[in-house]
Amino acid sequence: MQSPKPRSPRKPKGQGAERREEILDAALTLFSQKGVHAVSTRQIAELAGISQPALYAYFATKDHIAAELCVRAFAILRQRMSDAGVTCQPTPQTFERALRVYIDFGLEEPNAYRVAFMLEKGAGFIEQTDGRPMEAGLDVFQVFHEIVSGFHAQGVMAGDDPLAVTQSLWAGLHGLVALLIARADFPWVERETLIATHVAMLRRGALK
Amino acid sequence: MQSPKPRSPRKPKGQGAERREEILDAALTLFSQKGVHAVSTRQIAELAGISQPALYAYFATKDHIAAELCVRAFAILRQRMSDAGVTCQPTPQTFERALRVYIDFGLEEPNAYRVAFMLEKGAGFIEQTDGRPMEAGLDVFQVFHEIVSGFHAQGVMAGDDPLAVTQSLWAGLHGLVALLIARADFPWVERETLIATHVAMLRRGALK
DNA sequence: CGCACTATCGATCACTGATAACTTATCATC
DNA sequence: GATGATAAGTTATCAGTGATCGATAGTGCG
Repeated sequence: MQSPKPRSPRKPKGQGAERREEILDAALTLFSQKGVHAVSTRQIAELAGISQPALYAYFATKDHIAAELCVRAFAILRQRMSDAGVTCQPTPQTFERALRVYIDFGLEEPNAYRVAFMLEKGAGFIEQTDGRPMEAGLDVFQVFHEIVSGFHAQGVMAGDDPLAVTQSLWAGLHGLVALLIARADFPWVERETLIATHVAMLRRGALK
Repeated sequence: MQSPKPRSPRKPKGQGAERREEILDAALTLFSQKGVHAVSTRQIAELAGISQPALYAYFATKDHIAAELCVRAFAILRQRMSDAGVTCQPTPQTFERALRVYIDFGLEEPNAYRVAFMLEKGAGFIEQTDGRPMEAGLDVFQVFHEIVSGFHAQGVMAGDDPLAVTQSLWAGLHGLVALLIARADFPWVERETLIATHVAMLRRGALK
């Protein structure tokens, strides 16, 4: 009976940080396909080529995996917003383009966006991950606020409280992205038409 | 040893539809406190005073409980929007007031709003519940669209696609409500200032 | 060789949503 | 009152989940 236990093939190829990346790759693939909640740690582990408990050598919880992906996605958004803001002449066209950077990101990375801004609280996500996705989101907001403030300095913004206008604009952008993500099967008008209408509406409402 | 089995106290008080309401009350309470995802069927059953499997005599799945709450929330919002729309003269003031009806509902009934508009998809929620929350949401949107169309008929709306403008306005409203609910600890400006700024921005963007 | 350390695994825990089979309360009918 | 049918609730159980624990294979070093 003491057969030499046909040991499952160990896969020690991942040395140090490589395994971590493999796990993140597997998780991102699965999250994108099925949504964060519908993916189990065993599925992630299988795709990564390791056992399920091995995940916990690299991430404290499943939420931490999602949080890591989220933070990385937001770094991308922050960079894009920053790039769009630097070369930003205070014209209505550049204003609309800055708004579109945000919308495009949300629609391109719906999972990251969901994790950052649409996940229910109380589910322990924000808390368990030390609010790191939240901080990453705040970074993006800060960049956005600087862009809006640039327009405000030129005297072209409506309203006299630039922070309030920034938050209001952000809310306006978030609403469109969040609804398009969460209610994708709603009978929306053609997407480009809707985005153009929305961006134009926000521009008219925010600029003099 | 064949002690007469200290039978757990049966609780047959719920006759027919009463139990259903008790379950919904318990579920709404728990969902509000901890979020839909963090509440288990056993917790709902305990608060409702029945065993966990007894839930399934009234609801096919846990998602169906949330769906029922969702539909009811939509019905309340629909009624309020309808009431506000009937007496609506096409002035900027009444326009802003109509927008505030939506925002006020969301902030007064954050739990209902969360269940209605902020539940995560991908967990099979909309699908498993035969799209009933979706239909209820369409009802609300229809009322909102009629109000906006009323303004459009007066020739005071910007843009030439009233449906696109309606969807855009809805997105703008949803964004503010959703963010105020989901990120209550964000460093927002004073709430009334933010709402006033937002409503004014949407009004300027939507009306000529 | 022997030792320590790291990376990994099998087994397992408490809990989840859901189902099956059984028991009990109620009620119309004899 | 006794009877069978039905509705309602129960216990017991299932497969699957996230997470933990102790044991072990592999590696580097003396």
